[in-house]
Amino acid sequence: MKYSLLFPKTQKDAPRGAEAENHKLLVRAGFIDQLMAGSFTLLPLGFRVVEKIKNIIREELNETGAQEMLMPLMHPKEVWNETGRWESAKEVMYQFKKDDKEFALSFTHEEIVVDLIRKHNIKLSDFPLKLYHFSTKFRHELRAKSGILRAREFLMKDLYSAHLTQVDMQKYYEEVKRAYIKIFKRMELSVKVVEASGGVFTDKNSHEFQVLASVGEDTIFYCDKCDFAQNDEIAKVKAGDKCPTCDGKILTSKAIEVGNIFPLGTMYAEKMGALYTDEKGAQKPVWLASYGIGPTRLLGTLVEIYHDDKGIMWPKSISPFEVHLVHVEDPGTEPTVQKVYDALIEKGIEVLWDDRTNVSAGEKFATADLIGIPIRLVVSKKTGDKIEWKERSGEKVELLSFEEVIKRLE
RNA sequence: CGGGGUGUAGUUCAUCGGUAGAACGCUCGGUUUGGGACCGAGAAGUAAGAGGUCCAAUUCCUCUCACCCCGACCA
Repeated sequence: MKYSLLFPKTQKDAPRGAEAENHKLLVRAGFIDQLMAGSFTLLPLGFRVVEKIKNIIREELNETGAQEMLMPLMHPKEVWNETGRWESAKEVMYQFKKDDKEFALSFTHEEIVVDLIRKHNIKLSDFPLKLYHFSTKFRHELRAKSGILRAREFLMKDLYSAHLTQVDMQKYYEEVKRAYIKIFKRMELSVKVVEASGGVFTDKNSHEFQVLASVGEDTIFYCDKCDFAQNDEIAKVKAGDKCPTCDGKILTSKAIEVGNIFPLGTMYAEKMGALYTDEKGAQKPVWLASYGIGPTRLLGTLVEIYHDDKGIMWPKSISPFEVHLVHVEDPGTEPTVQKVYDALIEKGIEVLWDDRTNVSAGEKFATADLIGIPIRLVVSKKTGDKIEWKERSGEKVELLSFEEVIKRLE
């Protein structure tokens, strides 16, 4: 990709009033654009990052046997009335009427999934069912805040599993928990798996995946030695306590919730009549669990964790491009940089080439630092027939041959 | 929804009773290229909206709207 063709270009100023780092940097670097409070466009760069996040999630969920699909975002009132959530979740749900028919914009999909299950004549051998999709969620947050971290319209991956028994549900629940840990690890995020309440989803407790960060809105308590962690909404411990499960000490921190899993039970199936016939001919409700990850919230979280005063520093696995190619223009290097660019493309490497003319070297470097691609390659008079290699996260510059560059990238 | 803050050029801000100015960005011409270059020329604004006070309002007052922050609430 040539930078000259990329929309939009980076900008020096952060938006008026923006305080959150993810907000300032994602807007300045051209990853997102705000339409209104809590509503953002994913610009080409932001879209690329989110696609990479989605692919990591997709790979790990498919590994558990889950199948991807896509459900509608506009739902009839009737299906929500079946579980009573048209009323009980009114606060977060966008509801509207058109030609005397009432609808909701999706804030989750349990009802839709249970409707699918009951309609499709499921037999014992069909279980467990593991279905997911990536889609926009609409939630009427009382207050949108912190850039893209709390939006009213955002992207979510939601997975739903249906099981014959609680034991089977718990088994898959644990499997998804492990898959989530792997997903976040691949994005270089260290998460705490935290016990929390089920909110409007269930009266049972759930598990949240929390990234420690000062802009986070949740407060969690966790052990400095073992995996014990609780959200303060249900916490029975406080900072400084002795851990209830080991001899460690309880610490506290603000944290960003990037994922949440719910062992929902049979309530949805009972209310909606999603029943199966067991070996003895009895009608029984299926066990349901749901599992969410917010890719757009992850976009913001990653910036909160990975940035410095010059800009973003993307982890390799979700960077919009693998390398940022810069040339310091002079008549001798122009043909060379074109060759390097073509060769990188040829090797299948995702490269963003700042091909602008009439732009100083300093501006190109500043642009590269702001966008935050992990590796910067420079071709110039100074580098001669070599290529300069510099990592965004460090200061060291190395002169390598093209072959060495390719070797390192492969 | 309660409290606070901010709305002036594309963007970030200055001006604060006598109807607007800078920087960045943009356009044109030229010179530049290792850390957000330089020179020259130029385009760009019903000062968020409505009402009020005043000889006169971007400036003071009232209401509305929008955005940001704190709180309540929430995945």
